[in-house]
This record gives sequence, structure tokens and C-alpha cells, in this order.
Amino acid sequence: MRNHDETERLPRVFFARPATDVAPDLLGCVLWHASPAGLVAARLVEVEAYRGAIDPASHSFRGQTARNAVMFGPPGHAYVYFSYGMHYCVNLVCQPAGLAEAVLIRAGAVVDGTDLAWRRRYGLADADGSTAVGAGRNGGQRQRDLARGPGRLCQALGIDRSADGADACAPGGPIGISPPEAFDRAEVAGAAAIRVGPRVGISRAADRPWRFWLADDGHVSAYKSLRPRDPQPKPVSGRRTEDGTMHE
DNA sequence: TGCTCGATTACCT
DNA sequence: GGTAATCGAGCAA
Repeated sequence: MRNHDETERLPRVFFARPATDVAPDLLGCVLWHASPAGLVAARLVEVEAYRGAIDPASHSFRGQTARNAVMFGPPGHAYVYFSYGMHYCVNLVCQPAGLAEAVLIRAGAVVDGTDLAWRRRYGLADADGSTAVGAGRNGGQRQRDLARGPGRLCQALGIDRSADGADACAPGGPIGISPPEAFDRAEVAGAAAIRVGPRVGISRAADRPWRFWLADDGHVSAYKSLRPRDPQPKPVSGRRTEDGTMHE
């Protein structure tokens, strides 16, 4: 396993920019988390920008609370929140303290610590594909789904609320982001391979194209938009119209 | 103090 | 393609 503590970390200045600038630059970088159980690293393939006070979909839009306090702090820290009563999602704080912008990490490809990631996700230890399950007919799909989606990625990397506020730029910290150069430069595509589109699963400001992903990468999560959250004019008698739901 | 609903996922038909 | 699971933040009263 690679010694990630000795790999280069993205500097704090990298994050001290608008989240919409930081997000596409994170594609191809490697996010890793070290715990007593071991280290898991993932190459980022899908991210979303959340822009604080100017973004109604951002957790920080309505001001600082105990939950989102980290977003209001200095850049380069991890903001981890609990979602749907069962999942964690991890963001990286952007902009100088007070602006509360962040990039949500939506999906990645596990590039290190695959055994541990596999155990966390499926309770098995056959990630090398040498046994029946890993090599089975669903093995490929399970491998792809290890960190496909924000909740799955956190589970694979072992990230929960205890990682909230962790400084990804500080040497020795449990979470870090390494630039593509430190890993497989050949896999990092140019700007032409980056796709842009609306964010996933939000009901406010759903039209803003602040989701970024690597084209043609199977590790990108499935897109699903949410019904807009507007005051329903009361269903009189007529028929209900389309609800705006769509799939990839 | 109570209730609604989510920056989701897994499993069902 | 649909929906149960599961819980806490945030809002209404």
C-alpha cells in the first residue's frame, strides 16, 4: 500500500477559491482516509459545488448552525453531514473563512485499500477477485459501486461525523487529497473530458450547472433530479402534470 | 414540542 | 420503475 502521508497534499490555497472553480480541478485527484483499520483512497470522478449565501441548495444558505459550522471555517477542511438517517456525505470547504462554500464529493474509483473498502461496503474480504464472490457475475458491478455515490464513497472510506472538521491540508491528518500527479497521471483527462450539468437530488436551485464529472467513467453515479419544491396550486379536478423526474 | 423532508441507497416487483 | 428504511436539522406553532 502506498504511504499517502508522504504523498503531496493539495495546498490550502487550492481551496481558497469559489467552489465552482475548485470542483472541476478536483476531478482526477485522490481523496484518502486513514483509520485504525487501514487506509482507503479513491480517485475522484464526480463532484458538485455548493456556494453558500448565493446558493439556496447549500446547507450554509440560511446561516451558520452547529451542523454546518465547518463550512464557515477556513478552506481545505472536511465537512461531513449525516443524511437520510443512514448515510454520510463528505465535502471540502472552499473560499476563505466566512463564505461557507464547499464541494460535495459524489463518486470516486477506489485505487487503494480495496480490501478494506470491500469489507466496509459488503462485509466481505475478497476484493482481489480471487474468490467466488469477488469474481462472480456481480463482482464487476460491486467493484464499480464501491464508491459510486456520496453515501457509498463515505462508507468505503470509513468517513463519518468524527471526520467533520478534519484538515485535509495538514500533514499527519487522517484525511488528505493528493494531486493527480502523485498517482496515475495518464488517467487524468484534460478539460475536454470534463462534463458539466445540474446537481443531483436537490429541489432548490436545481437548474444551476454546478455538477462536474469525468466523461465516460463508469464510476460516476446515476443522475436523478428531484421534483421541484414549489407550492402545489391544489389539485382541483384536472389531471396532474408531469413531475419533472428524469433518469440517466 | 411536534412534524416534515432530505446534497441516499438497497431491494422489491 | 417504485419505495421502505431511518434520524436529525430546521421550521411552524
